[in-house]
Amino acid sequence: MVTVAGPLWGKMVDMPHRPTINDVAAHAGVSKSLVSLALRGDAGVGEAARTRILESADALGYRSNILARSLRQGRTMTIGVVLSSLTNPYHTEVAAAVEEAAEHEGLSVLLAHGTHRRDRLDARIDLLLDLSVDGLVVVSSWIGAEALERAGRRAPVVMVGRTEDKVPGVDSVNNDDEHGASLAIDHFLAAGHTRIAHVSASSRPSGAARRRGYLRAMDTAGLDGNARIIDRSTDAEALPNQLSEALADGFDAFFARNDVEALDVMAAAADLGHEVPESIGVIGYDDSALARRARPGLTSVRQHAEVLGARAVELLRSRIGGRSDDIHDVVEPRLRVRTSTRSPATAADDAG
Amino acid sequence: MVTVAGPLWGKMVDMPHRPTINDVAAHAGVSKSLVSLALRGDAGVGEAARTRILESADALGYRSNILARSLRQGRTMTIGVVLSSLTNPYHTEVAAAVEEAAEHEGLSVLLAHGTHRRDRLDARIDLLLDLSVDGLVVVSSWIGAEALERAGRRAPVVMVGRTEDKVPGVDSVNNDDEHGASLAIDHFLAAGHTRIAHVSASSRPSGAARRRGYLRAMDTAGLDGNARIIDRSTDAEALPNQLSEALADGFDAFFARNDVEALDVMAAAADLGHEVPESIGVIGYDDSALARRARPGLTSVRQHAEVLGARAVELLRSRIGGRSDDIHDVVEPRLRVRTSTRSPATAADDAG
DNA sequence: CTGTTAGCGCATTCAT
DNA sequence: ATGAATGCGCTAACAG
Repeated sequence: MVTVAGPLWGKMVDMPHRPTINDVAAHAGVSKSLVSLALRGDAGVGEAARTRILESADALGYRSNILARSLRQGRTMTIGVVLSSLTNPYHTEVAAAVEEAAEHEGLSVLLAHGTHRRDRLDARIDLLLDLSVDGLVVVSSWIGAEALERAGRRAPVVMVGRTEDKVPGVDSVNNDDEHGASLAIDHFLAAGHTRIAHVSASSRPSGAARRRGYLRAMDTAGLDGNARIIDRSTDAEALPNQLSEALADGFDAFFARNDVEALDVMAAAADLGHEVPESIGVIGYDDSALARRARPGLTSVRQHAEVLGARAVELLRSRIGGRSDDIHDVVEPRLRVRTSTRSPATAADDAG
Repeated sequence: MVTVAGPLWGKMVDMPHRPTINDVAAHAGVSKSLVSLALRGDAGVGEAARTRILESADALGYRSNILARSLRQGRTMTIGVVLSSLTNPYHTEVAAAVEEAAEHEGLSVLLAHGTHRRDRLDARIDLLLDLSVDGLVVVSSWIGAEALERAGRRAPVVMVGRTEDKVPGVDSVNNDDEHGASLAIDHFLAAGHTRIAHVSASSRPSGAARRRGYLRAMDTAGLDGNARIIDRSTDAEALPNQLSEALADGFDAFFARNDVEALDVMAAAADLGHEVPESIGVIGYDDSALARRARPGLTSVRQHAEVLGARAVELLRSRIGGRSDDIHDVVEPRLRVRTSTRSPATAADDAG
């Protein structure tokens, strides 16, 4: 009746008693074992008993206690997704894709968000594992390899979008960042651009790979002398200055590490009075909702978040099914051309 | 050693055995009760035993099983957040704010995403409640009042951003949508606009309230004859046509239901060759990251996601602390003026 | 005071 | 179709 006054977070005792399997058993006049069997559709339950039990359960509003069941079974039919960002559409699109795929398998998804703080991310992973999720999808490159390896020993773990290091015991699904970057550069080249800069605020693995891809593509095109990287990692506010410097130096094409940064470039360019794509071209990465919504529409390297998410769930399933060798899947990115870049044809016309 | 081959999702048995309290007890040569007491810092544990136990726990890498503990205590130090959208920045900003506030209370946050499907949202709510979260924050107006009321009987529940109906037993935190709408309209009026349309794809409670606010403000200004609502609920693709019609009819100011729709308006306007803010003005709602990042910067009604999230956690805490009366908090919105609208001063200059 | 035993919380599962 | 055992940790009652 009265609520216990814990220091801050006490257990509430004034919540109505939740019916347990015992209540149902008593109500139906059978043993709780039989209730358990009946509720889970076991064949060896008499018709009469079955209906009586179902009615009782319904009448009492019984729902089995997941904690108790999970404790016993060591299985929850739930998978966890750990995110380091809720604000990057690409991350949330992957999460949504995982959820969609999981739903088809009859699995529920729990999300945990850890900001970019390693300690919090680690704590979230532990929380989900402690809750006995049947598998874990990690959409973050901020988590330490050790933490991932430890997690991988407790449950199947798939990391999405973490390139570079392969963590033993942990599967991964990635897009080919280097190749994706070269798609962007090649598109610029085809449109006649030669002064192509790369904009990146991050040296996270995927960012580093895209940068490598950029440098390699420039190199291949014989433009390595023209390469410039606009590094925003130290001061994100510096972009307008960095951009106007680059523009002054003749750069007219900007390949950004992701869509968010590409929009920053477009915004800064607009503030500087430059027209996209007439004056400069911009390409992003991820092809998230941001790219579709932007004006002009942002040309972007598509990572196929839906594919990545679905594949992650597949990997979890096969791992749960007993696979013991690690799988590292690579999904080929594709360029989604919109209007933030001149088309190759137009460039040819201009040139001709 | 061998993995059980369940139909699809079987229990993996090749995961290493996780040390239990019994293992620690055996290792330290004491009873498991003493281990429990020692680990939780109980005073009545001898110094010698305490250190031995802590060492053993450490050596074995023991972590208490949350499921077992929660089952026993009925408390998890975890709160759940249910979202119907991962793609609307406002929603995720509220979630992040809840997380931040929860962290200060020593609480972990689990997120669940249910799309806009009622059945899935309901299932997620049940899942979180089954996991014995200590409280639930619902950031969705798509959940039925009955489901919320039921949830409110199981655990403290706060809904954020759901206006209209007050659900008995459930607290709420809202911004004043009608007032927020009037802030937008008044800003347009001050800038000299009189042909102000409202763009909305939703008649969800908050959308309806903003619409009412719009109509009332127009009415107050004696412009009720000029009111027009561009309804996108039936066909989101129709916006370009609807917009060009409105423009043809002389409308030059558009108040959108939220930032996402405001950006749609800006994009469509750009496609139609209209300049913002020179040719038309646009105001959004939420003042999410989208508004900051847009170019021109989007003038938007600020909901204060951080405040809403923090307040939600406060309400949960006081409810857990024993409060039994419902609280419905209202946070006053404010207009964040950016460059998608002409300034009142400019308008005066134009007029003079 | 220090530490132990027994039993609980709830559902599943095995042997009867 | 059932009682007992099980999973793991917490806690009231009790013994040294």
